[in-house]
Amino acid sequence: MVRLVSVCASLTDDELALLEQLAMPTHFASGDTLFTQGSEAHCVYNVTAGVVRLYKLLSDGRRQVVGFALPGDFLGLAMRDAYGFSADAIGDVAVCAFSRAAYTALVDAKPHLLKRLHEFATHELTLAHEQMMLLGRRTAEEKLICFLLGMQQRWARLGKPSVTVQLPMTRQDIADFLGLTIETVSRTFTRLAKDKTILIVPGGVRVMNPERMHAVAA
Amino acid sequence: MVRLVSVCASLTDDELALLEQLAMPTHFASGDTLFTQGSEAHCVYNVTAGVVRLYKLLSDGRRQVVGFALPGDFLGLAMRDAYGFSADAIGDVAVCAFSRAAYTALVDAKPHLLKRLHEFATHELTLAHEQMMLLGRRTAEEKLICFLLGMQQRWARLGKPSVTVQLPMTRQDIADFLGLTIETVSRTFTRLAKDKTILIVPGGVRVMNPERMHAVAA
DNA sequence: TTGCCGCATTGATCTGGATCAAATCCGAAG
DNA sequence: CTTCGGATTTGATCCAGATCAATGCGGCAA
Repeated sequence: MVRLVSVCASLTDDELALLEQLAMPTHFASGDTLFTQGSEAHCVYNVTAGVVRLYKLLSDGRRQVVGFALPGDFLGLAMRDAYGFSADAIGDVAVCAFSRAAYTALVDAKPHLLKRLHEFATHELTLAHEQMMLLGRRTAEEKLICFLLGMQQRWARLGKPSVTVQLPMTRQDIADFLGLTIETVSRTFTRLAKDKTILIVPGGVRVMNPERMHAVAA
Repeated sequence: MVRLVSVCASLTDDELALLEQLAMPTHFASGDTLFTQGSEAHCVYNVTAGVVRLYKLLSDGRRQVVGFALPGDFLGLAMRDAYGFSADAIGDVAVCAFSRAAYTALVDAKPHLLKRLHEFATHELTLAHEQMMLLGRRTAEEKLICFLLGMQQRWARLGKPSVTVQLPMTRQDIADFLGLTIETVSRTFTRLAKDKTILIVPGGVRVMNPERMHAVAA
């Protein structure tokens, strides 16, 4: 099993061994659904490879992407009876799944682990607050630049630092994450490329003018 | 000390006694600042009376209110070195403050409490996801209706169920929470009042047509 | 009672991003 | 290689909500 990036860094070897016993390695193909908003929450997941789209739907079909989970990220922490959002695979995805019972037992037995999960949850909350600022108060161009810098930073923390930001999700996913339409996202990309702020490459974007981008994200 | 509403429900009496020793009861007058975004995080707070405005600022002055803390709510959980947002009192506020050291020690010693705090954090995260949906994908009228129903529900859980929703915050606060301007908030209130969906009363709003409001919030 | 002063409301106009409508691109299947 | 279908880009127009600009309305101090 790949060592879990975010949660298990502080565990002892025997705790890690216990965790391995409880983890069910699973993989999903592009577009597969991990779980659906409102369905009974059976499992918690730790992403080990690939990217997962997390989103909420309104009854009339409007969609808000609440996040993209990268390797190391945990899904389903805010578990009650039912999942609060849907999750599906963007490209092939590998996860470690933990049954709710296994998760609960583990958390009760290992305060270390609970503390780590709590830190993870509060970090997620901080990111959610930043996303609220972005959704409520930023312009389309600012939204897109913040998104690109955020993705670059997240890939960098996972050991993939690069001026080329991989964007495996569709333009529609990005639009639904930023509270924009696909047309506005496309036009804004085009404008940033004309500016020489970015260069659009297959599967992503190359950052050409990080100074300007950081100034805008301010 | 008022029994802490949200965090201590599951504590034993001796744990509660320990908590009381560590809590520093403090109060703030209207407009006072509890803490500022970016300043060193010294304390965690549990609100015992009044309402606290939580917000982030952009360098050019744009503001996003990320939440309103009511009695029972915890502030500063997502504590790193520095607070991630500012907090100030709307009307008079009473809190129990815990120093960072006291908080950390308590959490390490009492897994019960940590579990409770973690549940609180994941609930906050769920609310944050709902707020993202609202900010990114809802119209001005939907935003306002969801806000009113949300406040009504929160007051109800605190034992103050009423068709009259208390709104101690200003129109500007509401606008900055919903990602709108003060003018749009004011006009939308007026329109809902003309509809007989609500009745505007001093310090709040009376819900006149809950069916329609719940249908819109869907 | 009067005069502020900070909210809040209302009106007129503007505009960023949405919507409607074609192209164009591009990878996978045949 | 060609064809097809979804993703993306681009263009024209529209409109919800922003912006600009008064005006109204208490509460409170002198």
